[in-house]
Amino acid sequence: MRERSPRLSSDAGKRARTRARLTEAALRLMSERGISATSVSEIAAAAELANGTFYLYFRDKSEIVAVVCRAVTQAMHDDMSSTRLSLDDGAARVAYGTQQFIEIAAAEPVWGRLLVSAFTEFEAIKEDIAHYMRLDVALGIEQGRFSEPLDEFVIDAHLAILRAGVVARLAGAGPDVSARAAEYQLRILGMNVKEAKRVRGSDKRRAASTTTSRLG
Amino acid sequence: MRERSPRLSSDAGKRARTRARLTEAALRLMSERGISATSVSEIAAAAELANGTFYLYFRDKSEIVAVVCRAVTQAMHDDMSSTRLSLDDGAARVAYGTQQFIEIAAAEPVWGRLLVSAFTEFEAIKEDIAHYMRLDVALGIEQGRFSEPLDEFVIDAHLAILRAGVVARLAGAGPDVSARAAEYQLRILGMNVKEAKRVRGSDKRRAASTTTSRLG
DNA sequence: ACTCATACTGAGATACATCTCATTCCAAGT
DNA sequence: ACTTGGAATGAGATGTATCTCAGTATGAGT
Repeated sequence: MRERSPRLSSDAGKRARTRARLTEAALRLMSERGISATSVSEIAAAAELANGTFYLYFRDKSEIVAVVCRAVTQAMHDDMSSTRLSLDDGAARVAYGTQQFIEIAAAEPVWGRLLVSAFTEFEAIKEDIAHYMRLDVALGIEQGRFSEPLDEFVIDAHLAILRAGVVARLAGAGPDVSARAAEYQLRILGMNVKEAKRVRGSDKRRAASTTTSRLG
Repeated sequence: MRERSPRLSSDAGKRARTRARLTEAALRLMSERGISATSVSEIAAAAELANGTFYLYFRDKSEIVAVVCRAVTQAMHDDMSSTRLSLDDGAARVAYGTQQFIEIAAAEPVWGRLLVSAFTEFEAIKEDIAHYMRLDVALGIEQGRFSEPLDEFVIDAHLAILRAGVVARLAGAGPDVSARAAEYQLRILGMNVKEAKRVRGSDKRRAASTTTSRLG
């Protein structure tokens, strides 16, 4: 019973802080030079910890990769979920989700670059993103907004367009890229050109959370 | 002057054969386990040569990667170029190129898997593929078949769809995937659903070159 | 038989990467 | 002052990759 008080809580605080140092260092490095090109020793060094300390917090490299990638996608979804869910039209949700995803990636390039890397080096992340896509596309279909049925390849195509949008935006393309990516997705779903342009709207700009590159 | 005759030619023949053994081993291994996961020693061993022999034929690993990837894309284009160029309609060329690319990748999975790997591990290959896409899309635009102008992001989106198609097909999806990938590209270019379906046609099946997995 | 160019060999230098573990540090509790 | 236990250390065991190079094998030409 004695472990309950200051001791444990202060230790737990320290543990959490050290762990955060590691994940933050990992995020920065993996974003800069790619996931597989980042070594455990580099992460530990960047966090000003000895090599071995890393293994007190993560079983191995793949574990921290998963943790960091998941935290980033989670943060991005949190950033956009309330507005996205306030939209009644499934097509509008699809468009908003994609535009916002790309714009957040551009505003927080550390997140964006990590995710681009994760698309090939931690493929599980795709499923996290696809999950929301499926919901929005299904809603749009139910509402009769799309002619294309929902299946795996449609989602693959959506993910591919999303990724291409993030890459282009990070490479310096203007904000029109996110609107176009959304428009292309709607066209793939069978919506005509004019309606797709209308739905993706003029400019759903990032209502940016002020937190810069910090993960919850 | 004496070096001209049988001597040099027979030596050159041997050199060429050894080099081919290396590229064939490289193609097979890199296709199976990915480009970066294949080591130079594995390639040499698979070609039944000593490690060091590799370096008598290629400066380093990146050189053989470029050679093999380029050879595969070249072979695929050769396979489809005559039919593709016989089509007058730019939209039909776009659709045919994509369907054929995906179907060849499915029929020669060794090529297909290598290219999927190359898309992320030897990015230069994208430009080789994009080159032909640009020509076909430009032709279609000139003919007034598309409403979307030609720019880099349209090509990025096309490459993304193409890649997704190959991946899906190799993962076991049916031949409808290649037709759908082509259809999605046409929709992205602004063509309406009905016309896109008409253009991509019923079934432009692979007129398969009988050579199995051999590169010129 | 001998020469000589070329092909080929394979052990080893070098460089990192992952992960372990015997040890040391440190701060709270008595 | 002393105990105690989690946090942190960092040298090293192990594995694997790239690339080199001194030396060997082969076989055509003389």
